[in-house]
Amino acid sequence: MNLKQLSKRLNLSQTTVSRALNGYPEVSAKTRQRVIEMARELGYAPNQQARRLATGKTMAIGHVLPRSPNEMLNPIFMEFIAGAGLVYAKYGYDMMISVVPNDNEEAIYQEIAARKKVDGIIVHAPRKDEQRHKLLKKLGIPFLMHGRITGAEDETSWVDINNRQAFERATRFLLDLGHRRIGFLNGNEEMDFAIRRREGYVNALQNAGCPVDPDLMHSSEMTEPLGTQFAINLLRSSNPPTAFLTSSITLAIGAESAATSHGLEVGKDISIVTHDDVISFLPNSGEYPHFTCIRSSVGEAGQRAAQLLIKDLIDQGDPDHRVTHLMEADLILGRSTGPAPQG
Amino acid sequence: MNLKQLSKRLNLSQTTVSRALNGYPEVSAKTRQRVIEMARELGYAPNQQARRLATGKTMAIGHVLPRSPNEMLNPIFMEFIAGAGLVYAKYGYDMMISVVPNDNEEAIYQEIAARKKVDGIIVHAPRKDEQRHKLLKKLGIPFLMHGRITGAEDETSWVDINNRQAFERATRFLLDLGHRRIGFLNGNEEMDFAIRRREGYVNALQNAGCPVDPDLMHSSEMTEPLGTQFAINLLRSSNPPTAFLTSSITLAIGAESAATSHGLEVGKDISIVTHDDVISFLPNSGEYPHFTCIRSSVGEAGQRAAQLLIKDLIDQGDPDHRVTHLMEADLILGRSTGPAPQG
DNA sequence: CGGAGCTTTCAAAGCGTTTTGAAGATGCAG
DNA sequence: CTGCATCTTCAAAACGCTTTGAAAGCTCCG
Repeated sequence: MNLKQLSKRLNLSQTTVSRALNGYPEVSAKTRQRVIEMARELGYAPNQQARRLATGKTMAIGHVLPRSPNEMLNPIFMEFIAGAGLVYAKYGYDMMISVVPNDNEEAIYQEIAARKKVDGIIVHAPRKDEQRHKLLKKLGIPFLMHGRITGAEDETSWVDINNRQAFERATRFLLDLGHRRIGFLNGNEEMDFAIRRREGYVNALQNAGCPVDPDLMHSSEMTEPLGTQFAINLLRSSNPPTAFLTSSITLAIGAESAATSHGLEVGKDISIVTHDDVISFLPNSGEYPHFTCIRSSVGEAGQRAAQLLIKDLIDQGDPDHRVTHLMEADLILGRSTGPAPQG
Repeated sequence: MNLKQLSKRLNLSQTTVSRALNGYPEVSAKTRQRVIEMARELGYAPNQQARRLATGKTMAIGHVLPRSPNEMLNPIFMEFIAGAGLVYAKYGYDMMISVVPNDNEEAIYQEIAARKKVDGIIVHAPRKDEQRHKLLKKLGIPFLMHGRITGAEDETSWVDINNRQAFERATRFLLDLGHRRIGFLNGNEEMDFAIRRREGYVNALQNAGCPVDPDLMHSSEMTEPLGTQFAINLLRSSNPPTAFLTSSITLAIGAESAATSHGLEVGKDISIVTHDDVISFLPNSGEYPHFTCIRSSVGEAGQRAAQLLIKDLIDQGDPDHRVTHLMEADLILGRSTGPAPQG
């Protein structure tokens, strides 16, 4: 069933049928009604490819997911994408995802641009020496970053959380409870967000006149076993921490299992504060959640990002327009923290 | 840069340029060379939408991800998709993902079909009373299921693991170690895969003449806290299990933390066997992995599924052709199992 | 009743490819 | 030099829609 056949059935021109279905005003109410009914009856919907070609709009947004060197796929991606997907559905956009080895991400962007596959792109996980935004700017595709690029905050559109402040606050919270040795299990510090988090941690320590011990700091992919491993190393050391600050729930679970296997009671003998991205299958909810956390839903960030990209960048059509959104993270008290034990 | 401009620059017709780029034989070698070079130089790649319209092929595969009632997003999806994505990239296919509320999945399929958005679809997570395959068959879209549909195994194409046998084997393994009370933490038994797993568990018990106690069986979303919760309930009961069989690594982590907090040493006082989908951020690898497991990579399943869908269903073009692939799961010995303690 | 001013409808041109059917070169035998 | 087969190349149609510019059908007033 295509437009031609449908209009023949209705004894109308393709123009009129098309306009009736797309809500143009120059169609009489009865005609529109008739068209809509017949279209529903025959299950007609315009061929997406033809429409794309005719309008020059693809109604699709692209996401490029690089697999990190160790084949690790970030669960945060998925949660973000799920959020964004809801907004895409709302506005009739499709979501196109490319999974690529980390090294030829650039080629993918080139191709997407040349073939005009999408109307906009969301760029994930900016790194330390981020370059993708330059390429995309050159290619002229509207794009929005999930996370800021240090040094280029004013050149791109982004949605981000206030990582530095959140981690500073969390660290201060632990300091206020009397903890002086706080193990820090961070994400991969090749990533921009992880750098900011470390800065927050270090700032809080320095402001409190607390020494900054590099031995207490760890940076790696955020997996549970790696969390366990580093936490165990620390607990076995001669001068173990009384608290952990972790960059993800998975790391926190790792730290907890390390502590427990060391015979420590979490929330009493040792405290844990974690960042909580609100990953759906790693819930940390309820009125009194398991982990004390700095919480900021990455699914919400995805929704926000999608909304801004579509409405403020694509629909606006101004290639120089910028839009940013900084999300604050709440510090939520859970059962994993308490005053530092008196040594 | 489009075909018209490119061919003008080359003093050739669009036909010839198109043929040169698409590898048709009726173009002289020198001409082809000249065309290819110029195309590269000018960064030309055919507009995807135009090509789709002209060829009638979208070169895209669709995935519909339903959010379950409690907003839970299955991490297994992501791993599967990542695997499939690699194969799509290899064959020049795009991956289109729709995130939808659980209830209007059907409408999405209708629309995808009517608008001709994709060449094929992969259907995730068949349920107990699965109906989607009937709709898709009616719509005439090539599709492949990730997981079988009980009672319709012969009507659809699918890629699946031998769930029943794997869980039977795992249970027998625990029985052989002397365990008689085995707690079973299963996934949501609205799902086909979970039903098969329970059958495997029950079969093994019955074959061994071991009583089947419904109190030992639990079915829920596969999250860590739910695993902890049910494991704790069991351990507190008057007749606690000496082993757990779990349907996912997250449930196993939950069970482990429950056991540990009960003062039990995993692998000695209590055994845990889990299914391991090989989720990248929940690694359970190494020569002597943390959990004894039945392992089957869902990422590999994704690759397989993509390959079969493209090569055997779409390329073949025969709507009645069926293809299936059953993956066996290895039972891998880890550190979480040991002989049943003598009571 | 004629025509201005609306409303409603239409035929045809585009969007950028691929593909069809035909024509223009080229080569070689006669 | 002609004629025929073989390579190359081409102009134009097709894909299914949206959109432009024009025409047809009304209404209403002088």
